[in-house]
Amino acid sequence: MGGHFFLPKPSNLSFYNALLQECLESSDLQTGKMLHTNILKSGFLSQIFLTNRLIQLYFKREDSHDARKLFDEMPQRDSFTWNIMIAGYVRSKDIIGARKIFDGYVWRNDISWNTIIRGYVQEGKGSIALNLFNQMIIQGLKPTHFAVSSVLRACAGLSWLKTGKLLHGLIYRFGLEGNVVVCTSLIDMYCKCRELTNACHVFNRMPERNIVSWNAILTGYSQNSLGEDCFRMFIEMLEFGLKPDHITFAVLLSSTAALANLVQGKQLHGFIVKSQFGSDVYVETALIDVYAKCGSVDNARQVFNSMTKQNTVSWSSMVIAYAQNGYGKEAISLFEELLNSGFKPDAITFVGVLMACSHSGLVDEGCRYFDIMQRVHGIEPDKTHYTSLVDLFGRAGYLKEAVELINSMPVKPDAAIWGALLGACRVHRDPELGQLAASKVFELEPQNASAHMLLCHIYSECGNWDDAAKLRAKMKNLGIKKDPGYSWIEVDNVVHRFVADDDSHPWIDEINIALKKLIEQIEHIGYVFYPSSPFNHKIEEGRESYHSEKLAIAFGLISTPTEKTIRIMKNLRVCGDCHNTIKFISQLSGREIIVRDVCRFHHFRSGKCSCGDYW
DNA sequence: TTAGGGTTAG
Repeated sequence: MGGHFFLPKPSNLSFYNALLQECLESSDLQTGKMLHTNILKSGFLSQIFLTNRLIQLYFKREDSHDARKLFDEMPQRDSFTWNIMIAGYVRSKDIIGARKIFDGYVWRNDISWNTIIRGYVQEGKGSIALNLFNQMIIQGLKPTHFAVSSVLRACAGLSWLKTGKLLHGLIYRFGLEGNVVVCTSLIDMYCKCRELTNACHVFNRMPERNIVSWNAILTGYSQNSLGEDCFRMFIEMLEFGLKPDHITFAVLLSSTAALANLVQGKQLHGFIVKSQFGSDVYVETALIDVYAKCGSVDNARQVFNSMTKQNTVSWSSMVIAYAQNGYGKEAISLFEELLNSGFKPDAITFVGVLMACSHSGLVDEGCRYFDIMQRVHGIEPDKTHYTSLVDLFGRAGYLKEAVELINSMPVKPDAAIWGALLGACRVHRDPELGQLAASKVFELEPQNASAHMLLCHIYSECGNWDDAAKLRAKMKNLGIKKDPGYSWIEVDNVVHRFVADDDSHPWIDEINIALKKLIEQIEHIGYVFYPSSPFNHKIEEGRESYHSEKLAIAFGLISTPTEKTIRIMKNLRVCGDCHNTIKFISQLSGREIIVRDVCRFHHFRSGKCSCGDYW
């Protein structure tokens, strides 16, 4: 309707109403305003429902000022007027404005309560929402699925399991136990509180399930690091005859990224391109992340370039994709582009930039970004930013500065912050400070296996076998188990998994022979076996035992064409000796080797690695 | 003849 200035003279209310409805649907404020004038002239403004529609239209165009003006000038209002005002302010993210209307409305009904409660949940003020819910019940209103789903979401956001369970008990009193919306919210609440058993219980007992409920349970598996189960459930969903939607794909991709499964990622990508969800910004952003986590930064960039609609999250994903893969300069230059693009960087974007600076050893730039984050962009640094900053200083060898930062930061340092310092102590061989950092981690997380292992490595790398052995014994006493290290490699669309001392791979003999020969060859160009711990590399009765990443790389070398990049994923950190070995292998073979371990990416080319972690 | 709802990406 936009652009058509000729309007027939409306002669009755329903005609005005129909026209206004059309304006609302197309967000056509211009025509709406003309109608407004006409309505005024014809004296129809006394018809409350027409003014209500106009108020809605103003809110839709984010003009709460004119909406308010109209509201103030109304000689008479009805319940719709008040509730439209509350909802309008909630939509404009003005919860205070919404609350003022709500408080001023004496005849609040069920919808007024639901709207304001929802508003607080959306603003992240779940406890206020729960308080209002309580008041609503005290006033004798029986909550419907609208209010109950909102407060369940509040519990999910706050991880308030106890309150969530209380609400679960209450839904029987309200007769909502069979309601699909309430059950879906319950599933989501349990999943976000890491109570998957309860979530499944609710899911299995639902009288009816739709795509939203399935998506909720898939999300639960995905966000609780149960990627395999997520896909198992997805297959089950298909067998039930449900059609996946864009949310399903976003969730599946997120699982795929966590599993670093490039084969699966590509399969999903192909499927998505052919589906109608190929230009959904959530799906595309998840796809960028899949490729980034699989070390395929070029594919990530292709997806990013092909996007028709972008937002801060998609830009941040690409910045992080570069940063994680060791392309610090590219990450920073994309970030600078973002600043000129009209999108606003947020807290996570800055984590990506700081990560990039840390990777490239750009300490001054990192400090500058940290500064402008607060001063220019008004973002208060949280623990993740301080962790990045400690990592930035620590990796660059400024251990003293890192400690000073920890002692002066306004947030209470957590295990991740001390862990970053501990990692830096390993790289720069500072056993005293390492011991201090580790003790802080142990105070906060006594069962933290990776901190124990890091300290153990620090001891052994300094030749302090005694303390290393003592720490091992302590771990055994405390029942702290290091996960078995395994590595994956994909060859011809099949994922091969290797574990040290595991002979089950059909090519294991060829792999061992190739590896032995390879090590002999790299010894000629300067490689020296340097055990990062006496437990690292065993030679028993003439049979060698190699770390899983070495097995995976040897398999990659003998089973793929010489020009092909070898990509390995590892569930733990790559040890110093393996890191060194891979450097030499990349030099000897001329192969590009990408290893993604649990902490970061290592990109080996011609005897060098991008990570800068090891000596 | 107008108002309120559950699941998604970094």
